[in-house]
Amino acid sequence: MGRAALSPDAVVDLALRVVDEEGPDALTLSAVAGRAGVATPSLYKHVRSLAELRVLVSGRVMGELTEIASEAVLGRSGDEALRALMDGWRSYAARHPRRYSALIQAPRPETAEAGDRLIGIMFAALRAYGLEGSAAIHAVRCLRAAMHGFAVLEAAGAFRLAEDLDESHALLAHMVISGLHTARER
Amino acid sequence: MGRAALSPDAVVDLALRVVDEEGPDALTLSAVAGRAGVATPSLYKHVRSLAELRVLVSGRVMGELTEIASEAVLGRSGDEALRALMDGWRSYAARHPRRYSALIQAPRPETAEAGDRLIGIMFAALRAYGLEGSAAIHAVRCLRAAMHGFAVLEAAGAFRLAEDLDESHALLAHMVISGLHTARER
DNA sequence: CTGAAAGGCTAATGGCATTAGCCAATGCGC
DNA sequence: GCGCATTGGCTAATGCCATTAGCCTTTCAG
Repeated sequence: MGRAALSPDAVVDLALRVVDEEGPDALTLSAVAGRAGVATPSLYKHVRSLAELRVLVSGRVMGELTEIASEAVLGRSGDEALRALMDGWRSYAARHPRRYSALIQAPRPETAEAGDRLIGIMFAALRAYGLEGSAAIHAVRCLRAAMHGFAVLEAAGAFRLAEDLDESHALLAHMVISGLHTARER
Repeated sequence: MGRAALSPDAVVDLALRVVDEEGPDALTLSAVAGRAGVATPSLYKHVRSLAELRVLVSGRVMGELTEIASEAVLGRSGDEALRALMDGWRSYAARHPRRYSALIQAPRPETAEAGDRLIGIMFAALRAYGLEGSAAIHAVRCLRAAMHGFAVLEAAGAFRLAEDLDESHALLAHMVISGLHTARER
């Protein structure tokens, strides 16, 4: 084996740095190669294409989000778990806005496993509400939509007014929670 | 003036067609030029750059969304108005998923006016709840997050299970509404 | 009828992804 | 210690795209 200064993981590390510092649109093979101190075509020894690199980056971000989410839910249940999950999610996105923007929504086989774990955590966070079958699925979808919507907008800087974002987010959590508590008699 | 076969608006029309048929990533000056039956550089007589074209496309989409939203709210109030707004929003995004994905979140001066009108409609939809000052702003943010999150995920095909999406969306609306009704005593 | 501007064109430049094919170092099996 | 396959780097070449420069024709205002 030649000297392994680089590896697929190392390439993804560098890619994440590019994303964090210059935004997702600046994620380019030549930018990564520049940071690696290597000629662009050399990256193809570690990564199949730019498209694949994007998927790998997205997978890494999903993994980080999964870690945050599972810590948030651990040892909590019910409203408390849900609030912690939502807060953790939001704070990750706020701390790493460009990274969050690099998340790929469209389902891809390569990130399916990471995505499923994330969804699994949401199900777990909702366990205390005793939702059966379809009801749990609808609830997870709504939770996902709420968290993702808020995160995307905040990351993009779309909330321009001075009002406290923590308070806005607390209201969002309240909506989800109160909606779940009153979902039966709809 | 030379024969005006093309115009900025016409270019945006063609761009929208490209987006609808091939997705936002396929929006390229040369693709638009191809459809216009014109050489790529000729487009620069109508549009400053690809970046500007994207902004124009986004503005057009915002305009369409504004129209849908204002129709939905017209003549309704309270829960009914809110549900109609959310349904209209979702159905636009579902009908034109790629177009919806071409919406630019980051605030830009060029689309500020269109964006403000859209926000204005959300405020109007919430009028019946009697929210004062900051409370209204937090509510609009949450409404936006919920609608946008659901729309993005649905447009990206991120909801993969067979469960009825109408029902999921109805639950989301229920969350927003019930959260608003119980927001005082938080 | 004239001339200026509008709107099209071709040519040229430079960034980027990707492919092909070359070469050096490395470390495994002997 | 040693040969050699593999690994991982390199350069060269291709092709697509955005963008700029500079030209030419058509059209319309006066």
